[in-house]
Amino acid sequence: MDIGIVAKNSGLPVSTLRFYDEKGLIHSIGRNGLRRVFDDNVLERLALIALGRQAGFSLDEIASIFTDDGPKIDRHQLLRKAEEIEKTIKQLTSLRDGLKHAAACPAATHFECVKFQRLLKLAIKNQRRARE
Amino acid sequence: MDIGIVAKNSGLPVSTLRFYDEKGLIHSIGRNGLRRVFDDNVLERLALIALGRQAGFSLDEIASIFTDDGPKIDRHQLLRKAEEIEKTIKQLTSLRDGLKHAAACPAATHFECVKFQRLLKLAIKNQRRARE
DNA sequence: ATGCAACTTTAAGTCAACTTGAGGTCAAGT
DNA sequence: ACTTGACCTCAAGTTGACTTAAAGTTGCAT
Repeated sequence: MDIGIVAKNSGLPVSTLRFYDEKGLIHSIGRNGLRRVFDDNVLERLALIALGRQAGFSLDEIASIFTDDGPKIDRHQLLRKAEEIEKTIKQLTSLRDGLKHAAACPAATHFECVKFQRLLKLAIKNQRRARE
Repeated sequence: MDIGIVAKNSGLPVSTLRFYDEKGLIHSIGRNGLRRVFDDNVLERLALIALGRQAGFSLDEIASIFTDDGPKIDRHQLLRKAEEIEKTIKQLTSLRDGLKHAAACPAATHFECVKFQRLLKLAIKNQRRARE
């Protein structure tokens, strides 16, 4: 596959694909003249990268999941990530609930609303935790 | 309040507070010599900013929430953010499940594992949907 | 055989949200 | 009165994830 085809099939710009290649997140299986040639499985890999990105992982973190060939099986690391994600989920869930409430709350200003006050306190707590 | 006190009480570095001040997100009520003097209510404001940040608002978006008389919060905008967060939660949930499974999966490489394949397919679907 | 769309490289630019550095001021505690 | 630690400004630097520009090469459809 030419890089343009990969771009079309993955929805990513070619510049991003080259960037990922340079970073070692994906690999071409060779060249046709100058041109990179990719195997079909690069799409699977890109899907995994996309998944990780959307979950908030940095490219470096994602890169560390890939070893020689195929995703690494550091099961302990995977579990730690899973727990991290679990925490994030909980945090986002209360945030979502808070926002939903705020959107529906009848109080004239949100500062008069007890739930909103709680939401603010939660935000401060999260901020403090993030900075440590 | 001196800026250092605000920093201590909010958990933010003074550099960030000056930056927010410059951006117009917070305001000092005056100066003591050179020094900015802040009112207590700046802490409430910072909490609101923290909340906004965590909900995925940019600083510019947050700035537009603060008007001449009190913060005016667009309930519709809140709902949209809540829905965005909802989507992220769903993604994180499948990622978490995928990781948990991967940690326990006996398959030699994850690409041989049916569950992992399902996870990838889901990722690709989400990716595709996000693009359109 | 040739035109050109699609590829190539390298370097620099962009954006948000801060952080850091240099050089200077000053309120307040001893 | 003096010291000093906390403040000040302004400019430049940082990070992550890309994007864009410039200048060159080439596979392939006609």
